[in-house]
Amino acid sequence: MTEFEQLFKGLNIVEEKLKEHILKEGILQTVPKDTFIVEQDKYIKWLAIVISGKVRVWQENEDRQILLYYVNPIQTCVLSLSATFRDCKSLVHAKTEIETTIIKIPVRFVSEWSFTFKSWNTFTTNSFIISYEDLLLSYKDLAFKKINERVIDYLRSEANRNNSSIIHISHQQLAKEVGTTREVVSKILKQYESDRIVKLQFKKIELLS
Amino acid sequence: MTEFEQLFKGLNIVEEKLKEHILKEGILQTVPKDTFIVEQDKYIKWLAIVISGKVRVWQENEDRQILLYYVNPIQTCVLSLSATFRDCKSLVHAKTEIETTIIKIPVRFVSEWSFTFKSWNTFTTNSFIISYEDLLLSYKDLAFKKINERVIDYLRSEANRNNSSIIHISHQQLAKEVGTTREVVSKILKQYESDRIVKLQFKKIELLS
DNA sequence: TTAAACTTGTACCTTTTGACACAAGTGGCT
DNA sequence: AGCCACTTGTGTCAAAAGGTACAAGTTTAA
Repeated sequence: MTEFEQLFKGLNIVEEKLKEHILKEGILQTVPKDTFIVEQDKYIKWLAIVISGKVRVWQENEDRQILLYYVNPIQTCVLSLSATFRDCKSLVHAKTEIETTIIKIPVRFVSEWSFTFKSWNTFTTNSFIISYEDLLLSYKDLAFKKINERVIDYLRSEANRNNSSIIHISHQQLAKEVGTTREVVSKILKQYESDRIVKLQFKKIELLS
Repeated sequence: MTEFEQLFKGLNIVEEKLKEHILKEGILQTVPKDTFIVEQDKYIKWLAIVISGKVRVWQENEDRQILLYYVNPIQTCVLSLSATFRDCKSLVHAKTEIETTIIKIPVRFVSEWSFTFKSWNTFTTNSFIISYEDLLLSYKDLAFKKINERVIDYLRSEANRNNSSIIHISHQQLAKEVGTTREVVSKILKQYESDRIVKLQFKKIELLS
């Protein structure tokens, strides 16, 4: 199955006309690890749909970062879609975490097709809904949860995402994900370890419960 | 001009067929002050578009709240639209702050029309975009700004919204808006007062700069 | 006009989070 | 083995934020 066929299948695209458009306008691209797909405050010219690989989306300040979400193949394949409907700057950064294959659609078609083709409309709408709800949950967590909870939540969701109770990450990186500092993370992890909730190894965190 | 005509004008609805649908399915309602439009964890059956008045949208925990946004007449007229495309529970609360006139559309039409009528499509899409970007900015503020900054930001945006440098609000209410406690707000405001940035009166805060 | 309810100001203390500093551990690499 | 860069552990301190308590001011309404 070609990447385009995977895309059609993943998004339930049945309209032949739309398939033709996508084949004509979409650009298949394999991007190496650690490449920026979108940069904060830069203009967005493409909508990138991830076919395989993994993309990290975050916001940053001068000195601090906070993870927004990861973009995984097909099922969660929207990258700051909101920015594509208007000619505006990206509010986020997005970078590949591993080698990633994407299909890029020029932004002007994204909104055009969303009115012309039912399946594209469903795709864009659903993407918005999911992203919005996701963000709403993150917002609530940020507002109401303490950092130690957010750390363990992060670890659990990573474990889930990778289907493994071992998370390979340094304390520094973890600190960036949840928007705090390395020392705070080290202390929180030590606490969880003494509570037998995690086991710590070099650049490895194992979830015990 | 009737409320429906205001709606058509505000959303640039030109399709006669869509106007007919809205007149047929939409319900005009005037809601008194302090009435819930949407409740967290309850199912959403209607999309409410504000014609006049003011609606506050927030999230809450057991003991704490945090403001998400206000819904003002027409120009910002979307209420948790994301929830209307699927039969799902609301993640937020929404309550009128003053007497408010709304037009309610049953949720099943909201997504249906968004594919049938260009102007409705634009309306729903734009609502998503604006809400999403808004939330993203709030998220960033929450992640990176200290509470005293968020307090002054809140005051400035209120001043803007109401076109007045005097904000009528109690410290307790202000604390709820920004997700903290009354004492913290009192101390922050006193600090800003001694810095000649605000002037405090009973249930009134005047912005000086 | 007086009591009750609510609002504001603050002192004191605790907890949470962050900053700095440094020791110790780990994993290559030569 | 020895060196280097990076990672982890932790103690100390400071700042930010929250909790408790109470005094004093304001509004409302009986």
